[in-house]
Amino acid sequence: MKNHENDYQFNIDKYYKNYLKGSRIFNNRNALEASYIPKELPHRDIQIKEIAEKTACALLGDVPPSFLCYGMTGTGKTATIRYVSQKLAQQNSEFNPWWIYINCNVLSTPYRILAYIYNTISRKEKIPPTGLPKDVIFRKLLGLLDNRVGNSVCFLVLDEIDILVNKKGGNEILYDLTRLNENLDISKTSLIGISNKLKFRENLDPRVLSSLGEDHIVFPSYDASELRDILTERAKIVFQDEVLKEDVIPLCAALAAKEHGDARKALQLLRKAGEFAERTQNKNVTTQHIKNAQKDLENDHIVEFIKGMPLQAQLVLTSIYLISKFSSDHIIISGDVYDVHSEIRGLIPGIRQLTKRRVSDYINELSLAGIISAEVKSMGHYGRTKIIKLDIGRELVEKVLLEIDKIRNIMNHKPVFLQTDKVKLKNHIFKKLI
DNA sequence: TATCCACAGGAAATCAGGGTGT
DNA sequence: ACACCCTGATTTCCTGTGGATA
Repeated sequence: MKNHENDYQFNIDKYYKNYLKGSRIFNNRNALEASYIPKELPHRDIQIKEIAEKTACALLGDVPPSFLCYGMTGTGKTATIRYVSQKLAQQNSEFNPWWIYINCNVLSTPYRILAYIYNTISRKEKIPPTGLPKDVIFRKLLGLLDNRVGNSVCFLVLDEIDILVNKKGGNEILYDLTRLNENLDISKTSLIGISNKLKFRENLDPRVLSSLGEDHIVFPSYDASELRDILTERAKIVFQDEVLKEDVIPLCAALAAKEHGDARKALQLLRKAGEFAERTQNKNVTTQHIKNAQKDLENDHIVEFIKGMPLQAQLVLTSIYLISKFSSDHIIISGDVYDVHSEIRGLIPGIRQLTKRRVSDYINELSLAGIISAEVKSMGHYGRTKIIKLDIGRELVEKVLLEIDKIRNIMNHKPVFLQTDKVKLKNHIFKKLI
């Protein structure tokens, strides 16, 4: 065992030495992080101007209007807001405004949002992560705002606000936040909502819509040439001189432009390509690196997503995988997925039986994530069901699932359920119907 | 043409687990 | 110890339904 290990031993000292000796690709890779705010935001002048106009009165201590920002992912909504807030802070007004940035995807409940707002403002007393009634926190928050924020303005930026709206209690908390001002004596608040879905307003409480939805700023998607500008600017900071081959940025921009002009994606692509070049000790980043990066990036997202799912969801995916693996001619339908799930969950200690209803929800989630596609179809006398297809390679699914401890051992379990005559017959009939 | 299967999927209830103040 | 709070996952209960079959 020991000798065997030595054959493959990784020489870490040598590796680091080589690394330091080798040609450098990055100059400042932090500039590719999502939190990085560039000095200039190309092609966002209109939006910057609009936001500046709306927020300027905060410098005089007046209440700015609440508004919404729309745009697809990677159109610079968050970056622009942060950029403007930075500039505003540099004006040294006597009413220096506060900015509280909330991502509703991370802080996903009314309680946590209130607690977060309170805790970022409060110096000493903190709200515990759970336990208190919401209205108590709300009242405490009002007192705190008047105390600490004084006669300044507090901007509450709610990123991914659509997620909040579609949850129970989401509209209530928004309503409460919109009318904070009515309950405040000297301080003022202003809401800024950020969303990538235009449709979410339909679910918005009319009372909230009237104050928040009146005004909105649209962030159009970038086209390829705009993306080129963004990438060129950023590359100057991120990479060493002369590292990028000249056709790299156009390709990167073109690929991202296909994806509704997602700048975030373009930047991720660039980083990944840089890392490829670095790892293989290349002097330059080439278009081939970009192409590799693209493949890798897609898989990364999927892998990350699957690993982050709850175990039960992973088991539902495992069920789908097993059906597709052990009877490749099998049509995957929701009922069978349920039965296979019931079977394999018995193999893992401590995993409880789910209802069909729940499994159905997990199937929908997998479908929403783009891992599978599920189409409801009526089979006439054989009832309604979902026809499920794996949308990503089975090898990839296998690779990820094998990395999950509790699932690894059942990856070769051939479901008994699939071998029953009843199921085989049904599958036979279904194949003719499709 | 009426029937009827095997689910879909919405709404509300329940449970357990993390807390609180009194 | 007690009554109560918030959340997330799940169950319970439910109504709806497209189209092959009798």
